[in-house]
Amino acid sequence: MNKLDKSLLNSLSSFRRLEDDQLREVLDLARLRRVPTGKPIFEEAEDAKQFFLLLDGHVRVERLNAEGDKVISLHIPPGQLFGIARALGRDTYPASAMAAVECIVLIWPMSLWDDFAGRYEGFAAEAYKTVGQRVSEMNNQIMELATQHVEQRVARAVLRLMKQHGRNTDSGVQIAFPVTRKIISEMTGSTLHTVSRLLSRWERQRILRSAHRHIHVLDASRLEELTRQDA
Amino acid sequence: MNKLDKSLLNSLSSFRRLEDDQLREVLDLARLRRVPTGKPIFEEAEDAKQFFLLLDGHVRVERLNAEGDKVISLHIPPGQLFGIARALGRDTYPASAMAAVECIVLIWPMSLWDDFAGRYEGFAAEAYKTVGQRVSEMNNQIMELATQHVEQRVARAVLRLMKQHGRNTDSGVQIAFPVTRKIISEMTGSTLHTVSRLLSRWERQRILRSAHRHIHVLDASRLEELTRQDA
DNA sequence: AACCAAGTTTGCGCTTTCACAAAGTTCGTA
DNA sequence: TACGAACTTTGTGAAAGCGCAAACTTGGTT
Repeated sequence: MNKLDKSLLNSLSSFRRLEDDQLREVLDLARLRRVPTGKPIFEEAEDAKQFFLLLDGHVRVERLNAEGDKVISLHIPPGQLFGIARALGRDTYPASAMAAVECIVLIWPMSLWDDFAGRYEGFAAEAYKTVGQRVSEMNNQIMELATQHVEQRVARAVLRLMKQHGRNTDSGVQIAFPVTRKIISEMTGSTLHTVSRLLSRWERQRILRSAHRHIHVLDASRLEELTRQDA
Repeated sequence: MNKLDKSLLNSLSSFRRLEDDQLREVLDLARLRRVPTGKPIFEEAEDAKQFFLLLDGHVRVERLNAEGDKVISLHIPPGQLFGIARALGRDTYPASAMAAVECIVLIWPMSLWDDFAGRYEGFAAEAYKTVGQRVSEMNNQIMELATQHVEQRVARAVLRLMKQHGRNTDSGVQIAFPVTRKIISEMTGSTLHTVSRLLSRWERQRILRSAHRHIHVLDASRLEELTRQDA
């Protein structure tokens, strides 16, 4: 656990209000786990026995409806808590969490949640802020689904991935994990066919490049334009 | 405030774990307000200076997108806390709250939130449970919008209103506040025209009755059927 | 080197649902 | 009780996007 401390100290807003020795206490109680790409970390409706912190990688949060259609509700970037059912007064996970790429996660038994919340000033507050951000995002997604056309929704989804999970390269901003047409369709309530047509067009227009399941955004401002109704 | 105590004691899950004298303390700090039908209680993005408990009536939670389209994300039944931005680590309201019918609300300054959460065992827990329920509903709405057709979404919306805000009458279950086609379209990401066609059909089929902005569900099980994809 | 699985592209017809339009109804209020 | 505002109904045409189908590309594996 020694190697982790340094990198943790800086990046983790969840723990940023903790003293160094408190942080050590917390880390000492955690278990570290590597999750390979595509594997589940937990499943919807499962007993919420643990909560997690994403150290490295990207987590995809998804649900299945009764007909078996998959819906992706959000992606989690490194540094965030997840699986925090307790913060929602729940004892099961409301959705499944999948490793969008290989992930390194810290794991605590859920029984420690109340401990942490009680003992460490600011821990709960930060957790609820995280919840608040997710609620905002869900709210936005509802608005988009309710009022926007597929093209706008896909443009927004790509932009969101870029902003939250992008890394700068010499050929534009690259989304940090593999993304297929199918996945974008599950994020936007569309079909992989329609998404394919849109991405092909945007590639022709040099708005983005996509190959090998990786997307580079070349011209974010034109993508922003496509986001608007009248475009 | 005396008259309230009795009715409150029973119904309010938010305070159900409080002792009688604690409850009195809490009530003594509240202000009571009547809000006429259609009037706002607070607006999206406003400074979250207060939080609320709905004693009587029904509150509609809505947002406007950049193009000015209204989206209704949920309705709140009597007995629930709302405007609890602090529970989401926010200092502005994430949406607007409107009186769907005349409402009676208790109001506390937001500064008391942390007080209550700290002092009254179970208050925070109940609040987070409420948040959790709303998150679940939002999740469901995202799934519906992403995967279901308009007819299914409208059927579900009517059923949800019936279950959460219905009162039994001799002519079926009546939704407890006025609901127009427009409102249903804003709940389902549809248009008032399409909703009108659906409701007319359902009325012909004796699944429901609707007049004077009031809807009675006559045959919930047939509505449930329409909820399914293959119907 | 060959093959398979996974992902992508593209065409075509069809359904759903919207947009626009216009008339009818009901409600509240002056 | 008359008027206007709000709400509803219904028709018609158009388009967005889906479903189905088939071919193609790419990457990984044996």
